[in-house]
Formats: sequence, C-alpha cells, structure tokens
Amino acid sequence: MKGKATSFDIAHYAGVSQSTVSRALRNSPLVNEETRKRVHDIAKKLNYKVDKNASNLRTQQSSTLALLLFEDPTSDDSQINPFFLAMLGSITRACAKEGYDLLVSFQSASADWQADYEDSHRADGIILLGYGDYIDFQPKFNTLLEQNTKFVCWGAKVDNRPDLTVCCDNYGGGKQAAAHFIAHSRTDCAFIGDASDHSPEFFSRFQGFKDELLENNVTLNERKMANAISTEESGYHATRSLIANNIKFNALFAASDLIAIGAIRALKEAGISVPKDVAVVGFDNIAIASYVNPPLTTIEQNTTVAGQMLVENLLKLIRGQEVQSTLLPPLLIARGSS
Amino acid sequence: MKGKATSFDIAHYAGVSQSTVSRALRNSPLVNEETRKRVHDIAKKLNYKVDKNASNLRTQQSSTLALLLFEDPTSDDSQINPFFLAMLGSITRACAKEGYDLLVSFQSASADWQADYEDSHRADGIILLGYGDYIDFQPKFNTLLEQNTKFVCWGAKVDNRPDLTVCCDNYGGGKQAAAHFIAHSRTDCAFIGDASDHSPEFFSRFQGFKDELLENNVTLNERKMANAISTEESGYHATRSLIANNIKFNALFAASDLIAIGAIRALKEAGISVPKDVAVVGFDNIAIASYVNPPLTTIEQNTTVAGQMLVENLLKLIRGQEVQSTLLPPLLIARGSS
DNA sequence: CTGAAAGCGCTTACAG
DNA sequence: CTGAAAGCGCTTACAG
Repeated sequence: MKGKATSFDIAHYAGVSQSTVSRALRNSPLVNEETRKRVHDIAKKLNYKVDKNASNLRTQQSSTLALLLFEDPTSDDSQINPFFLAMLGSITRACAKEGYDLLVSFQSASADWQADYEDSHRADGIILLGYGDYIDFQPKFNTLLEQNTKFVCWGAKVDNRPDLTVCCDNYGGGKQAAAHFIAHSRTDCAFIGDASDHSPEFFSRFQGFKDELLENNVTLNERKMANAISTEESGYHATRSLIANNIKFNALFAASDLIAIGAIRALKEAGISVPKDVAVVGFDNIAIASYVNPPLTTIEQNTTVAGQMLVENLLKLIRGQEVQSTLLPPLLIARGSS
Repeated sequence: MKGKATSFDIAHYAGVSQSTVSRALRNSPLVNEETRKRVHDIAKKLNYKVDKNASNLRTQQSSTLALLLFEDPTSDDSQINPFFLAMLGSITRACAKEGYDLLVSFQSASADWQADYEDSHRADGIILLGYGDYIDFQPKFNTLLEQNTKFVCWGAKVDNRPDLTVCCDNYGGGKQAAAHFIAHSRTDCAFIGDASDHSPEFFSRFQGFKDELLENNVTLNERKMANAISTEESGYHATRSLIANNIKFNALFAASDLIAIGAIRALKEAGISVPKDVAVVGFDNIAIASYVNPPLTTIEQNTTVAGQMLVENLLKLIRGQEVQSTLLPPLLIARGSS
C-alpha cells in the first residue's frame, strides 16, 4: 500500500462500509461487537491512524490547547524565566492527562501576538502566561475578549475584568513575607520589584507586604523601594542603587526569586552579610532557590497545582461549564537567607 | 455574522469567487493586485483566519513539529530535568523562527508512546528528547524507522543506526573533563553515572574521560565508579555508597550536573571539602550549576545551538534535502568546584 | 446494526 | 487574471 491507509482502506479489507469503520474506531455502541473487533484489528495491522485534520475539520474542534508564553522583552533572549519553564512542564502534564495536545509558542511582548490559534481552529483554547508590562497587554486582552476567544490567564487578576484567571494569592504571599520578618524582629524593610499597575502581580505582593507591616505598626519607607523586573540582573542593579544611595535596611523582600538572587549578589559584593546583616525573602520558589548561597527563603507558588487549574478551568470554559477564577494559596519556605 | 467567517464569506463581500479569495490570501501572483488588496482588507475586517484543519487536510501537511520528551520513569514526577527544559525553550524558539508550531508531549518511558503525531497528520515530523534507558527505546525507534516517520533524535547516536541525530560530542566532553583534572594534578579520579549501553550519552562521556586519563598514563579504577541516573538523588546516593565503601579519590567526574550536585551534597555531609579534598566536574551546564556552592565546573552543552540544529535538521529531512547527523562541540566552564 | 450521502473549509488543476 | 469543480479524510444525520 502506498501512502497512509485511510478509513476506506480499512473498510475494503473489513468488508464493511467506511461509515461503519468510522463508528467502530470511535467505539460507537451502534456497531456489532464482532465487526468492531475486526475493524480494530485491521486498523492496527495497517498502522492506521485517524487523520486529525479531517476529523477536526469535521467536528470543528481540535483537542488541542495553545500556550502563549509572553516574555519580558528586556530579559535575556536565551534564558526563559525558570518559573515559567516549571509551569510549562505542569501544564503539559495536565494537558496530557486530559487527552489534549499542547501547542507552545513564545510571544515577544512587543510583536503582534500570533493569537490566532483559536480562530484558525488549531486550538480549542489558549493559556496565557508571562510577566511583563500588563498595560501593554491590555489591548490584546481586550481583543481576545471581543472575539470571544476561550482563554485563561495566569496571574494578572485585575479588578473587574471578566476574563478567567488562575493566580497565586500574591497579596497573601506578601503578607507572609512581612509576618516572617516581623517574627524575626527584622522591621527595617526594603522592597525590590515593580510595584505599579504595570506589574499587577508584583504590586499585589507589595501591597500585602506593606499592609502586614502596617498592621504591626511598621511603616515601609518609600525610599527603601527600588524598581526591578523579574531578572537577576535587574535585581542586582536595583539593590546596588539602594546601597549606593546609602539606604540602610535589615530585611529585603524581592518580588521574585530571580530578583532576590541578584539582590543577594549585590549585597555580598558590598560586604553585607545575608542573613546576618540583611534577611532576604524571594517569591516563586524556583528550582534554583534552594541551591543558592545562602539557600533562599521564598514564597512558593505551587506550579503543579497551578498548571492543573489553568488546564481544568480552560476546559470548563470550552465545555461551557461554570468556572470561576482561582486563587491559589502561597506558602512560605524558610531557608538560610532569612 | 454567526460563527467564524469562511472564505465564502470573504468572496461574497469582495464580489469574487472563493477560489480567488484563497489565491489572494496566499498571495498568489495569479491575482490582480487590486483584488488581492480588497480581499485582504475584508479578511482583516471580518477577522478571518484560514482554517488550519481544512488547509492542512487539503495540502497534507501541518506546519507543525512534535516534541516528545521522554523522561526517566524513576525521576520525580513533578520535576523535569532542567537541561531538557532549556532545550524545550530553544526548540520552541527555533520552531517559531521557521514558522512552525510546536506540539509538546511528555512521554513516560514505560507507556506506549503516543508517537502517532505524524501518522495522524498532526505534525510533519518529530523531535525526540530524553535521557532514560536507551535499550528500552530501541524497539520504538525501530518502529518509527519502519513507518518511515520523519524524526530526529537528541543525543543517542549509536553506531550504525540510520536515524538522524543531533548530539553533543560527549566523548570529547569527557576528555575535556579528564584533561582539566590532569592539568590540576588531580589524578585519583572517580566517575559517577550509568556507563553502559543503556545510556549511550553517559557511556561516551565515560569513555572519553577514561581514554584521556589513559593517554596521560592514569588508570581509572573500576571500584571508583558508581552507577547513577540523571537526578540529584541518584548522584547523592551513588556518592554516599562510594564513601561508605571507603573509596578514596580527589577528583570526581559526574555524568550530569544533577548527579554532580547530589555528589557535592554527599561529599559535604561526609565532611569532605569541595574542591579542596575532591574536585568535582559535571556535564550540561544547567542554570543551577553556577549557583550551587561551590559553583559547579561543568562541560557545557549549548542548548540554543542544539535546539536550532534539531529543528533545522528535521526540516531538511521533511523537505527531502540532504542531512547528516550533527555533533556539537562541548565547552568546559571552570568554576569553584574544581 | 449498517450503508449511502452530505458536508466540514480549504487548495489547486483545469478551462477559459 | 478568474471561476467552477473536484477532492483532502473524516463524522454523523438520515434511511433502512
């Protein structure tokens, strides 16, 4: 036989119609058990596989989800944020478990999104993942909403937006970080990260941190804050600028682990001991966190659960079931840096 | 308009036939420039996207590659080997650059591969990636070959196999590790990793290591070898067993960074200083390597180039162009552990 | 339980 | 340069 076998080939060998082959392969109850078995055997022998393009075209669905990873354009091209890499892993697993394929695509935040996966029927729905400037993404989110695209978004839960999100309780995580410092009598706190509406996740972490301090009668001095995106380099430079400006503090909350790792490097270089002089707490619990020196205390986001929830929620949305945005509890992991 | 627009809708509004719409959208030179423009405008206005299932079905190709990541079944379910995660990133980028989508799938080594991506026309070709027991995979590779599936394989170049591979020069990398030890007068060497034909990559690294030592009149004592798969835990336990058996050495070559990291932990626990008492060299240069304490000397595999080559070679294979397996040069990165 | 037939939305040879 | 038509390989309502 030349080329791939089709259902007509199977039909020929099985001595039934092509319709019956199709039914048999889909295990339709309408098919005689014996016929079903015969068809399956022949299909196996001919190494037949249902043509997905044909069946998708016919059924108007794809059993595929698309993952759009949009990255901060300023980050190093060759390095993907390890937190997202972990998410990617868990999303892939979750998809497999649900019988869906996963299309992965990196989007640079600046370029036009190739978000036509759903329109072009390549995917039944889209998962959006990425740090970056949220305000830049607004119009794109709006387009997705207008087009009634099925999508679920990681992390950027903002006010009244009707889109579906799964995110970590960033506010609660920030509070945990502050509570940890207070429990260790470190009340002269600094914060590093972009605490603005450009980065709603970082902003929530900051708010929780500040509020918890306030509830303990500690005020976070605005001068002890520095802006950073989620890279080690950015954390390093932000911390250096604090040190250069002679800002003193004995506790530092970084909006992400990468920032924290950069911060620790800057502190060490300046002869400031971690945790003796400055206690450091990060956010994410990326794999590297436990290996740095000293091991990084951090607020863990459970990527396994997060990936599952993203997939589950998206599938519910696709199936027209009721869904709500999900808030995942963060967990403080105490290590040597604090 | 209800539902998605089709090329017939565009044709209706543009006052041309559907054939012309199809040609115009594909920028066929057969179409009048003015017509082409009009069709494109209307398509944009209606938010029209070519239905991939239909066009793939018609053209019998998918502009999609599949990445099968097969993992060692013994590794922790929640953690993916960071080296493969990095590869995944670079493969995704390389695909995007070539205008291909990437389907990602994790395969447990034990289960049946869902390697029907090509047969089912979901992908034009397959990239295989993973450590694990090579001998277990043999029959599966053979099936792929028999079915004339277009695939390219990372790392497991074995003898006379006709399949296309891209891999690091593991043998040369092993030699570099040995040369490094010899240059630092550390000639009492140990090796940790599965040096058998179950793990051809590890075996090549081991061979190169042993041969380079031999060329410098150093013999690697078989007792100073321990088996390990590519996880930290495995490296830890293998090293502990050497120590427990009172095996002495002043240099340790681990077949992967994860093994090396586990080894360092075991050494430290036993009160053995790295690098003072034992110099350690790993393989891969995963992101964590530079953060561990002490920073890990390792043989880097360039994942960016590797991902590009995998995609390039596979596309050549798909297009019927001439291709050869590719060997990538490794690079020793000297850090604090040696 | 089975078959003949329509149709999913494209692409492209064929005819003009 | 354009259009009518065939056909990619399925799924499923319809008729028996």
